[in-house]
Amino acid sequence: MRRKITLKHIAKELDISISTVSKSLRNSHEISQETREKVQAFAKLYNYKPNNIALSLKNKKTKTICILIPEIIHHFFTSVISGVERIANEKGYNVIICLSDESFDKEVINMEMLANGSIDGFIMSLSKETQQRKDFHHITEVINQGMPVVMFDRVTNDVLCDKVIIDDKLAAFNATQFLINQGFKKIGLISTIDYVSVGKLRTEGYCNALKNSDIPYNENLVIKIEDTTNFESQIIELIEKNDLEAIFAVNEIFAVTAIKAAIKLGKKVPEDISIIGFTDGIISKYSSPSITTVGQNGIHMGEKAAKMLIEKLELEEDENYEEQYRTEIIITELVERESTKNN
Amino acid sequence: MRRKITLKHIAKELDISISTVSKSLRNSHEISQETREKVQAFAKLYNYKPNNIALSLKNKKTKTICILIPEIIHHFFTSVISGVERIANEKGYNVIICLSDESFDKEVINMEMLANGSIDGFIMSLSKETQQRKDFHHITEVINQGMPVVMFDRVTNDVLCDKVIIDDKLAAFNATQFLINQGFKKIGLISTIDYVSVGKLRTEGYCNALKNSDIPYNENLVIKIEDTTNFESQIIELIEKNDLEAIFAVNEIFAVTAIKAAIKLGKKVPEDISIIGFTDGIISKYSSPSITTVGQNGIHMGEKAAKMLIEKLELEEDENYEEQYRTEIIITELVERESTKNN
DNA sequence: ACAGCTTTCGAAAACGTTTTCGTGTTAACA
DNA sequence: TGTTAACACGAAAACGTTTTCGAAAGCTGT
Repeated sequence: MRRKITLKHIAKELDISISTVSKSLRNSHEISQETREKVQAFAKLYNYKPNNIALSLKNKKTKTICILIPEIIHHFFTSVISGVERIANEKGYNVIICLSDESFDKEVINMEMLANGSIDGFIMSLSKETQQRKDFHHITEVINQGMPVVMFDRVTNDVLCDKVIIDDKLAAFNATQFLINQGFKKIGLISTIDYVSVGKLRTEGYCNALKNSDIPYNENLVIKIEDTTNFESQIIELIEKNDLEAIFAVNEIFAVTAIKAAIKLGKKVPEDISIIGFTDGIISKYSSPSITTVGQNGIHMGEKAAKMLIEKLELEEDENYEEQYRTEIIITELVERESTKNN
Repeated sequence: MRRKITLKHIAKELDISISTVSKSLRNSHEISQETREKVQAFAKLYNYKPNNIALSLKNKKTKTICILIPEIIHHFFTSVISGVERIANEKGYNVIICLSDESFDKEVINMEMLANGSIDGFIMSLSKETQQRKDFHHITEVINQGMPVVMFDRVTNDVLCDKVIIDDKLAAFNATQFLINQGFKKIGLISTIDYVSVGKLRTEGYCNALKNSDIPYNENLVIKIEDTTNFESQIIELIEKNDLEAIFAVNEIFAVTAIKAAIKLGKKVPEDISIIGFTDGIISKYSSPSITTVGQNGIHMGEKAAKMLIEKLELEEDENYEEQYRTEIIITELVERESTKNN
């Protein structure tokens, strides 16, 4: 087991100085053709590769970015990761993925751990707990130290930084409007508790669409799910008691569970009840019937976030660039499938 | 924007040497109580955190491991990631996730890039292309340089290292046997092309089960899917032409597509045809009907792999430990759901 | 008063790079 | 022959740590 070879080894072996070796490998004209070739041949023979850590220390940058997300199980997040990964690799950056598990503490620990030189910047989506506590000191801290942060999807106005989001309110409005256009009035909403920012916004969009069509808001048609492990019974009850014509669910799991609930109640989808979900993931695609849903375009979101971050990183080189934060809005689209009727 | 503070800054500010600062922060008894307190107070005030890169360079280890997988979309891989993450964080390691996109080249590039000091070890699953080419020089290279590698799921006998696998052949045997026990004889198989090691093994398990029950192997009942983007028609044809009673599919997507195909043919699952899949992911769970499947216990697999890798890393400290490779087999279980009849 | 010990601290090396700034040799030129 | 310029290379600093070793100062005991 031969250990990794370093400049020092090469220098000793060829009986020249470390500087000469370094310069030869970078093809400096300071070094004679002859020496350069000798060194390069030797380096190739022993498969020399510069040590990344040493380079990072010297250059004060690691060419690594971190994407910090609440959960990896959600297909939406994995698609964002794919987008980030693609752009990052293209530009010569590594991606390190960290999970907060929806926990405030894990989010803080992860950020503090990595902020000390390990990475050049963050792309992140807030954990539920962080959104609930509204405590963002760990993020502002990192930003104050000069490390760029790009937030996506679950963001907050309390932190000044680049952001990539969708217009949740508009997307929900459009989805609900789609159902209204089909003549439905008894439209249920399956949402999350309000401190999850996107849940709140999507609920608002639903309300706005109703108001826009002069359909009175009926709180009985709305459930906000807290316990995400066992909620099918709540949905069954919702459908049964109110004899719903349609449902708008703020995520995939809620939507697919609504389908299962409807089937259990002997209802056919979409003949008896139409269902629209949020997030165009595998569940929506492979469900039977497949689910009409709001596509967030996670890949695009990840790509955009990565581009913004890397741009900021490269811009930082410039001493006199002016700090300026942008918020990009990614266009959503309604992906029509089998869980709603054709217009 | 104050930059990160270093030992040097503290030293200068307090007019003492860098060594004294370092020792004070590590509470060395070499330093007087008074000085220690002064330094620690100052460090706390300015929120000093040691620079990870410098530590990595000094200690020649990064406390970071890489999990290199073909795709992040597959639920199985994300569950493995979760397992790895959990154990790694517990032991103070960071996890960096890299994707090969099933491409040999990306696998090689990723490994070469990270092997130069960025990480302490790899946990990996082979890309399809790598399995096809049977070229593993990049892996043996890394191992020869003294970096531990743990392979999981898609492994190869051509590389000597720790491995975590399931008994694919046995699991497939059991799944097929389950169908045979229900009295079915016309059992179809939806598999992948043979160079994907697990596809091949699962096919063998299927064959063995048939042989074991004296059911002749009929190649018409078997399809091996190459193009993973558009294969539903193949499955429809398979079911229709052979009037199948049951299907064993070697992954989730194949299984759920088989269900859709059956429904399109007017067949009911499981009344008219039973279906068993492989991998207990969200698709199987949320499909209608939900899918009976072979649970690989990805989380457990990830945990095991991480434990093996970290153990090796810590053992390496010891100069005179003897190299020894293990292969751990994770127990699978058949998760019975709605796509098969009750016994 | 002096040897020897303890306490407290700093200098320097080391990890592996890159880069700046010499410096010595040689060749060319007046 | 003496001056200068070009060429080829090396020493050293720097990035931010930790750690070994040495040294100064103060104290104890005889």
